[in-house]
Amino acid sequence: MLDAAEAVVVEHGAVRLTLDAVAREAGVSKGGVMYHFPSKNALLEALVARAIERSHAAREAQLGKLPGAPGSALHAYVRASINDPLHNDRVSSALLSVVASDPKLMSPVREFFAQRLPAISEGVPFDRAALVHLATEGLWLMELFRVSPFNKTQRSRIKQLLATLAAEGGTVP
Amino acid sequence: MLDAAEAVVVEHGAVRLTLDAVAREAGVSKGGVMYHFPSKNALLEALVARAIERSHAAREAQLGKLPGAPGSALHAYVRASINDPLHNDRVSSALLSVVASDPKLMSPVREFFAQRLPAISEGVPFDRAALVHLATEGLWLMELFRVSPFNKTQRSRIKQLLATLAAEGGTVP
DNA sequence: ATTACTGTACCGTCTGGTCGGCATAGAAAA
DNA sequence: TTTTCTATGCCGACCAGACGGTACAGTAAT
Repeated sequence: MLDAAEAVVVEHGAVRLTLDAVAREAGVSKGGVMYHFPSKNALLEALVARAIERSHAAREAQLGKLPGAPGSALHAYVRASINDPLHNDRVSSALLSVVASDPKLMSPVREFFAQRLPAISEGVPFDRAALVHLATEGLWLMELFRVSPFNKTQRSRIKQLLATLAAEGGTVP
Repeated sequence: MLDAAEAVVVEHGAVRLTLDAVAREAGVSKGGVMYHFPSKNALLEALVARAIERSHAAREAQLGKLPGAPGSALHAYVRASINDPLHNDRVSSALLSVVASDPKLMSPVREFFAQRLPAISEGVPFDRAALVHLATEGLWLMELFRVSPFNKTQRSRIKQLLATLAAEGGTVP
């Protein structure tokens, strides 16, 4: 059911995320959807929760591949965010614009961000963590909204730069 | 008329930007609104155009206050973005989530970003321009969506850091 | 027969958009 | 000066469609 909802979101955008559309995509009737989710907001909450969980999992996965040096949490975060646009990214991006207009739906997202900051800042000077975090998030958000002015070459150079900064800091020319 | 639309957007969010609401806010009837804007999209286009123009103007204003050293364009951009949330910011933020779902409405925004990058990169190494740009945009977008995990103290420190990096580069610890 | 679920039909509301008409101000005509 | 015409700006009633949500009958498995 959630898969169907995500498919709708990815294909037609979150504005078109209607109960009928989800039902059609899932091969059931609207009554069927309403049986599982008492309201549309409940469906959105579930989608948000899943997107958050997946982001978390992606970061953990990257963390597992890195040695436990200080700053590896930040590095893992960057690598998880930077990878080629995943399915989850497209879901998140489309969801964000709808969820943003409802504070109640946003609060888990806010909490996610609030908890992530200390996690990725571990063992790293504040300036570096903040800068890398913001730049990574900026890149992510700009690609989400498809307003990134960078071409492919520039993007990969930026990713390299972010990875280096995350891992060991450095000088900005 | 546009002022009324912006007022609605700022007060109730862009999802509530309905022709009736604009009419009510402007003290006219819906017919009156439709007289000036043939469709809702036309209204949105005008709002987007105005928001873009204001962002542009804010950057130019900052640029005028700075000496013409290389990198001053980047510095001016950072200062314009970093200032306390203006009216335009609130309009932009609310608009973004609605406009994002319509590629046709997004294209002027994309163009704006595409033209801004070379403008602010002038006379500055790519790495610095990209990093500062992304971090600034990340900060702006995260505050827009109210997901910024930074407190007031951290925010002002970040702003200081961004301004310094924009003006003269530096070392990230 | 009970449970767990599905499908159909329907309702109320909201929204963008249409349409014909009204008022007023000024130009043109008398 | 008075009358007629016209363009502008706006009003109010209405429509069609979409949407979230409800009610209820039906069904298949246990």
